[in-house]
Amino acid sequence: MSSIQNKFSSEHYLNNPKYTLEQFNNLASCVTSILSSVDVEIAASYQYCNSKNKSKEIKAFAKLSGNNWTYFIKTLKVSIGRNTDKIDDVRGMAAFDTDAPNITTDLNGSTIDLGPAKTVSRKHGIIEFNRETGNWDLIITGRNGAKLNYKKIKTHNLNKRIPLSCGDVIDMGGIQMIFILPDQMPIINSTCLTHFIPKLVTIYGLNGNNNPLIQDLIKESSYVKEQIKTGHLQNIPVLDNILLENQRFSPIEVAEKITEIKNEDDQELDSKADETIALITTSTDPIAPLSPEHKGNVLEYNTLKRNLPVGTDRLPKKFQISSISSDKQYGPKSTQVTEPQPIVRPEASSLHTVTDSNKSNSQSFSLQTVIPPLQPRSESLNNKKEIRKEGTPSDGDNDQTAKAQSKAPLPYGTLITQAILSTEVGVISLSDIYEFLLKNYEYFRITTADWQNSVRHTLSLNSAFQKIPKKKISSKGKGMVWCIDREYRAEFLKKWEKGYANKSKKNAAVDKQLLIHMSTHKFIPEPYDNEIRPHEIRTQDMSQAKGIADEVQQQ
DNA sequence: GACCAAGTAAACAAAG
DNA sequence: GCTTTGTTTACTTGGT
Ligand SMILES: [Mg+2]
Repeated sequence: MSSIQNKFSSEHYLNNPKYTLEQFNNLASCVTSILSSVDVEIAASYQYCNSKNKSKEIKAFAKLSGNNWTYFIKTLKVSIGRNTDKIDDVRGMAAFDTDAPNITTDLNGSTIDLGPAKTVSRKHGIIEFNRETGNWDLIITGRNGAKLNYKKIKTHNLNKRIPLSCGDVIDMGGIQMIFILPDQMPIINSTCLTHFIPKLVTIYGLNGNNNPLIQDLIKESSYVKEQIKTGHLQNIPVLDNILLENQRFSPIEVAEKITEIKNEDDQELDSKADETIALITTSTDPIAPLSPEHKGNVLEYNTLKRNLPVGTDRLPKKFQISSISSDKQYGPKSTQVTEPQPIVRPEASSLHTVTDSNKSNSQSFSLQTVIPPLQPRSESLNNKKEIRKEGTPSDGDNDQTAKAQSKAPLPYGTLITQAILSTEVGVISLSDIYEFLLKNYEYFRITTADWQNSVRHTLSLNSAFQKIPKKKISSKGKGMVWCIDREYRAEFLKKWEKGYANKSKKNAAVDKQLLIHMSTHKFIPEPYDNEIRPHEIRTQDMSQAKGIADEVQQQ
């Protein structure tokens, strides 16, 4: 089951000759256009607005794009954070000129301003080139939460280096950004894809922007399969055509082969220090549909290859420092024309070599390994008492500007009760609770908090919630579901009849919702009978519980 | 300060 | 071997 899910990544389409680099790039462009952001306009979307990127060719090490802005990374280190508290401060300024070389050689690098979004820390994170690994690393320094490819970066990984890959999606306080290296195929992570597919379908249609790669990803997605199953999508002629055209390759089948090939390639790369640098070429419309010939004028990478002296790549730190400090190490080995420096070792001088063919510059780095700045105590200015905006479930977005809210809109007990009562039978699986919350409350969609943990914690701890085996009516009846505890329900109804359910003190969060339900439905669904259940084992001590369970079994 | 409800973080384990 | 689901403990916060 889950193994299929994991193969659902653009990576597994990588070496299929059927798909072109352009298609991968186009996928990345489409994904970029649907990245989520916050409601307020952020400085970056003004300063690095896509429509202002007039230039055809921009020389950069890498780029970081939000849904409507693109920042070209021309320094070895880029800080990301909230530098602006009022967008007007930024509006008054001229947008940054992406054409300018803008090379910063000092260790502070440059900054991307995600302000005034309050969900972003002042120093939220850093993207920095790692001289030892040749990678670009992400370092999260802020405490407002961040995700990499939809996975929360846990607090114990704060201030640690996390290697980035081309196509990775970073989330800082609800602002998603995609990281792109010029010489590499962007690989969209599988988790990301499952999130993006519905939106891709909505925006670009089932023919996936006329991009066969996207079409296949859509076709293989559990989202579309589910839509078909539930009848929301009865007929997909486009997909059928694709199926006919490409009978030879099922993406899943191809996946198998590709992983093998990929492994081989990796090894090869290790020994062969052959690196590339690229000029990033932009077009005015980065997501124009691909023409049938797949000649999309998408963002395009013109890569120039060049051989590096073997083995200078992963040398011990000390050696590397001395080697870098001598400019010659990087001087073109051969006498080829305007040869840019390999991207793996981005250096100010290299960019200069590109721009003005005489290298000069010197400047270079002081070569101590760059240590991420210490976290200077995050801002605790705004969190005195937070009044949570209440929300009611049902349709769409009930949750108003839940922006920088640090707490769920309602107590978890209330929310879970809502989820349970939203079903006909008053029984719901954990994953459906998640879906309910995501569907009905924006907070859960944008937060980086580990709210699923809180949900599970609440379910476990709160005696109002009871776990019962899923009924095996519909064949696939494994697992457990949650409902309102029998006794709890009975107690509540007693109170209700006597008219004092409303002033219950102990589990007000749950009762509050039960009360609402009573007023509208006049009843609370009772958990169905789950036959032969060994009397509740609710022991703190699990070893003891096990003992009892064993006894029961022996009977 | 004691107490409580609620929430966060995380360790751990069983199930799938 | 991985993710999901569930249980539990420790600790924090805000309110009474
Ligand atoms: Mg419970």
